[in-house]
Amino acid sequence: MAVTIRDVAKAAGVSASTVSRALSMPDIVDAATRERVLRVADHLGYRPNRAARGLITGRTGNIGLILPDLANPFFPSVVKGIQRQAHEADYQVFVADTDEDASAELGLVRSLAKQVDGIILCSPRMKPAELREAAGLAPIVLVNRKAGTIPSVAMDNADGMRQVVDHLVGLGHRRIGFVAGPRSSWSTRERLRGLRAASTRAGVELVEVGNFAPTFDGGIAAAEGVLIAGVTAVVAYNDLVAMGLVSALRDRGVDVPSQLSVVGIDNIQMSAMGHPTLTTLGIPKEKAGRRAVDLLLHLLADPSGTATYERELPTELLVRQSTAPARP
Amino acid sequence: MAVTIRDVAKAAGVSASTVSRALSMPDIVDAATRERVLRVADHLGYRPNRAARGLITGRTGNIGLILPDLANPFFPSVVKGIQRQAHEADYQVFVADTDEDASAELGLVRSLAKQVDGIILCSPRMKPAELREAAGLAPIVLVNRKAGTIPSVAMDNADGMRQVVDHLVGLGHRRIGFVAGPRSSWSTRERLRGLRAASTRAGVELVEVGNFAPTFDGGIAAAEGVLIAGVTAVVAYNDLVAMGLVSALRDRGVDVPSQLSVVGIDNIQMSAMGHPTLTTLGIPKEKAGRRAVDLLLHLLADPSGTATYERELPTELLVRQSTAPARP
DNA sequence: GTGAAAGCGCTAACAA
DNA sequence: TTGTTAGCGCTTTCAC
Repeated sequence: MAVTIRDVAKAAGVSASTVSRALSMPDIVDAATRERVLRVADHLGYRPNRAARGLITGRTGNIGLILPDLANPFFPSVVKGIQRQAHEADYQVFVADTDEDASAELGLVRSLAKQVDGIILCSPRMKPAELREAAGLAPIVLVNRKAGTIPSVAMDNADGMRQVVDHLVGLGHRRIGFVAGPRSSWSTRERLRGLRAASTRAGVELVEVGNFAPTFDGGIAAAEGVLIAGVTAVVAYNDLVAMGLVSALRDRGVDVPSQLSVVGIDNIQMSAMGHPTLTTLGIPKEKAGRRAVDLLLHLLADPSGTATYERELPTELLVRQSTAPARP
Repeated sequence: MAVTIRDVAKAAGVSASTVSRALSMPDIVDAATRERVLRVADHLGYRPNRAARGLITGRTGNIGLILPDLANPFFPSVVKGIQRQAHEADYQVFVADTDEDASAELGLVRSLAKQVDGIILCSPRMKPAELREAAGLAPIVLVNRKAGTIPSVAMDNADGMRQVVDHLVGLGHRRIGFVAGPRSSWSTRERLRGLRAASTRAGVELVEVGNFAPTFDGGIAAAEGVLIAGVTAVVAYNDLVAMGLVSALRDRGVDVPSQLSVVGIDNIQMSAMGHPTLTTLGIPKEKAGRRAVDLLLHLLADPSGTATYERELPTELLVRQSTAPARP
């Protein structure tokens, strides 16, 4: 078996409690004793058993992360941010992927709830009522969604959409399409709302092309509708959709950006790799992850949890090759 | 506090042990009792505390996963496979990303070792001696690498490279370049070895263009060397490198595939999304993940661990747009 | 400042 | 088939 706290105690000539204290409350133990204990512990290669500690403290040192699809290139960066921040605070991260199955989310929360101190729900598909139940099972932080008083990290969709519209309007576009994601998606609604506000303010027309899967194939499927819409520029739900759209347009002989401008959202890695490179609204994904962890840790430290609302994360438009001046 | 096994016991009018048995060894308990217990447990919303269980059984129900970079599009599919298989066996997965820092890997193994039943090391950068130490700390399964007798999941590089060379030779190419990944990478060595064997057998020339980072930028950096090498086709270390290469070649006015054929490896999602779409050697990534879990669970069930070597995973060449007949 | 004792929630002998 | 007992490794009263 591994080396336990008692082994250390014996070797250091003290009691187990003293070892425990030397490790977790260093100041209340005599300096000399503490040093001896720490040296012995180190020498023996002692590692506290976190499960045992958790059993009594009620803290596991783990946080759970639930997301719809790891293979979606948006998430890895967020996960990275979460991991970095969590590890810094000496937390481990359980990752669970629901395979886009919204009904699996609540189940995962249930089964994870006891094994973690808190859960980060990334782009949850849950209904509000389920979300409320989830929040009752464990401390929860939402990413890419807001719901009631549950702490959340979200991007500033309104300002982001304003940037996008301003850019396109600056290029002379007067009729702009939006290829929406799933109707049930919070981001879809927020982005649509932002686009409407921005285009009204700018005095340009917004054409909703319809709802499509938030994937490359979704973008391909949207191509026909986009062409029919008679727009000179189109905003896609995300980069994946934008790329599918660009690809399908090319197959139909429509050149981007000379004949049609396309804007993505997310700034996923590959948006800068294709041809044309994609003009996209960048989101600080890793930062979002870090913030989610910060929020969660705050929540854990202060469960009374006075409203820990955060300012929305700023976005930044990256102008690349897929947008160009509107043809007269 | 949450509902414990004793709450269930009291409510069902039995002892805690009976509840425990009804849950984990259903057949040795009286059918009527079992049913009553299960109903009560369900009704009370009882969820066993796995940490407490682990404390006594020595099993945590967790497996650890360490990989160099979640943002590398190769990994998410592997992780998905691992998760699926793990969840099916009622295991949770701790994911840790080392940010490509090889020296962090062993540290992570150390800190994870006590919290998990076993660890899957994905494309480890560790030196053999470290790997041996790691294997001493916890049951370990390697992905994308072989080392001594440590169980591992790897693709069939020899056969894969043969497929690639045969394809190119069939197109009339007689002088083929290889853009290698990091020199220290096991995959680099294996792929190079496979390419050498296959090209010798096919009677064509293999030109090693040098070692580059396994990234899009690595591919960009390799472009000049590829052009100097005077080859008509080039095999890249992976898809990311291939895509960087294609992009840089286009910037220099070299068309793929009409002037130069390019082959990638991995079949990452985006390899099918660009223009040209990438001819690539497909690897069953998700299956690799599932297999890694299977291996690990076998290892846990039978720690005496008689050589659990697996057949290498078969690869499949996906012929797409980036390869074409050699110009005479 | 330190030790002894109790117990977190659970399972595994051992009895009955 | 079931209950009783002991204890996994650790922290935390409560004495001293």
